[in-house]
Amino acid sequence: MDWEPGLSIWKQIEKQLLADIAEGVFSPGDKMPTEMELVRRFGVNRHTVRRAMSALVDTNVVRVEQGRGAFVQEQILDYPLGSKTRFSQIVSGRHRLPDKRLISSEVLKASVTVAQFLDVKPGTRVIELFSVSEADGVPLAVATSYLPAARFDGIVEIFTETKSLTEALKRFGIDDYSRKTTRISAALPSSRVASLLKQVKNRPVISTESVDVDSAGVPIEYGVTAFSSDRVQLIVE
Amino acid sequence: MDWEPGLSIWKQIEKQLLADIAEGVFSPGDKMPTEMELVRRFGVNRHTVRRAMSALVDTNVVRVEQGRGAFVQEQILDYPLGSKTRFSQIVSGRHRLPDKRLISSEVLKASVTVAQFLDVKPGTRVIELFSVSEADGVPLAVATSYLPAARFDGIVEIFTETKSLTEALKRFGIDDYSRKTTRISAALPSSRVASLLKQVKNRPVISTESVDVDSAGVPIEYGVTAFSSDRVQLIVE
DNA sequence: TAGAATTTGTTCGTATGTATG
DNA sequence: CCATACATACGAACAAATTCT
Repeated sequence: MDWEPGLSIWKQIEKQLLADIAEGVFSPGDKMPTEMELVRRFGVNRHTVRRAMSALVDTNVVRVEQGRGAFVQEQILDYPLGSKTRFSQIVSGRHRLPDKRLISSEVLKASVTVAQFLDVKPGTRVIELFSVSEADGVPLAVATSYLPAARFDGIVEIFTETKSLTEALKRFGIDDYSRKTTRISAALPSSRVASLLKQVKNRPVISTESVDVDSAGVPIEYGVTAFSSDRVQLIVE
Repeated sequence: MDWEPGLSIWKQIEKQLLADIAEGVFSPGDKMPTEMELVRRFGVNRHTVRRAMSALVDTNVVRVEQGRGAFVQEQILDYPLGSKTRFSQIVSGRHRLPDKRLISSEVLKASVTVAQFLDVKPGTRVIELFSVSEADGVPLAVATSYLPAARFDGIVEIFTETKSLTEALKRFGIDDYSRKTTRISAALPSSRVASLLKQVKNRPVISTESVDVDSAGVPIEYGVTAFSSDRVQLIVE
């Protein structure tokens, strides 16, 4: 590589890497070359490469993980927390293709916690849905949802078919439902969740606990969701 | 320890540990005895102890960290995210003593990000406040706030004295301000933040970015806050 | 900063008591 | 009485994360 005079070398390297990313040489989520590889490619000192990378980190273009490498930052999805926000609407509103895959489902007896949120007696039969939400094939969140089994018998099949909880609920006469409360925390994912999110175990997730109610205010769904903190940001207006 | 017939051993151990915590033998934040110590104390197999601990984890009484031990869960503060929520009100409303300590302050030129949120030109002089918020002496959050220096000259002294941003702003004629937007993410804390929060580096924090505006809608403060995810939960209604 | 020691997490296997049909 | 299923309890070994030296 030959250097233009007048512009510092690290800025030229930054520009070149930015161009590589823009052209798709490195795609969002991809691992960037190691510092040593870049040293060889550009024929400069490691410090110079690091100066360029640091600029890319500051502008949020790449993210560096100690001991693992640098990665092209995925486009962070702003997820507004309103009473009527729907996953598929948010994602498709950003011109990305939403998908919600059911991983497993089960009918079981409500634990004390679940019963409390759904406002039913502990031991009542509930449907547990475990699903992954994706945008353009990239997993954004994994969710565990609980619905009263008596009211929503057969919802699993409809959910699998339509890939949308909103759609499935419509078949049960629920045209309108809304978010009652959301509790937000942060945690490290379990191995299972990390693997479904295709992320490392020690990158944190944003964890939410929420209750949806129908138009009469009756709880219809209680869910715990883990959002990849590298790919989603929650917004409260 | 002698076992009552009719109740499984692990449930009796759970009950005993719960009593210990209730009596203050182990206080919130304290480290519980190791599994091996409990094995010796109760004279049972490690699995049996683990079964009891797992029940306490499920009911959110203790929290277990691999390689470190089990800890009595601190009382988690619910922090509602409304447009007018104030830290001191929330904390004292829970009958805990709020305190906000200024760690450092500086006047510097606004970066592109800060300028954008405060709706000023990059390079405009802004005041940077770095503070720790505590309840009953336990740190809950560390915040970095930016305010336009021209409008709030001398606010540092008032803030130091009153320990409240709301109070300090009143002296500048701002009786009413409100939260415009809050962006929520999760991250691992820097060493500095972890140490100020008195928590380990690899427990995640809830990270928020927010803008406060005066009654005319003019931005007066932009802030980045890191909440200890073990001690605070954000609530959206 | 490299390795040992400590502590929790997971997965085998074995045995026993209890409820069900 | 027997077969089966399930929860409980113990034992051993190894994996993974953290802390100590």
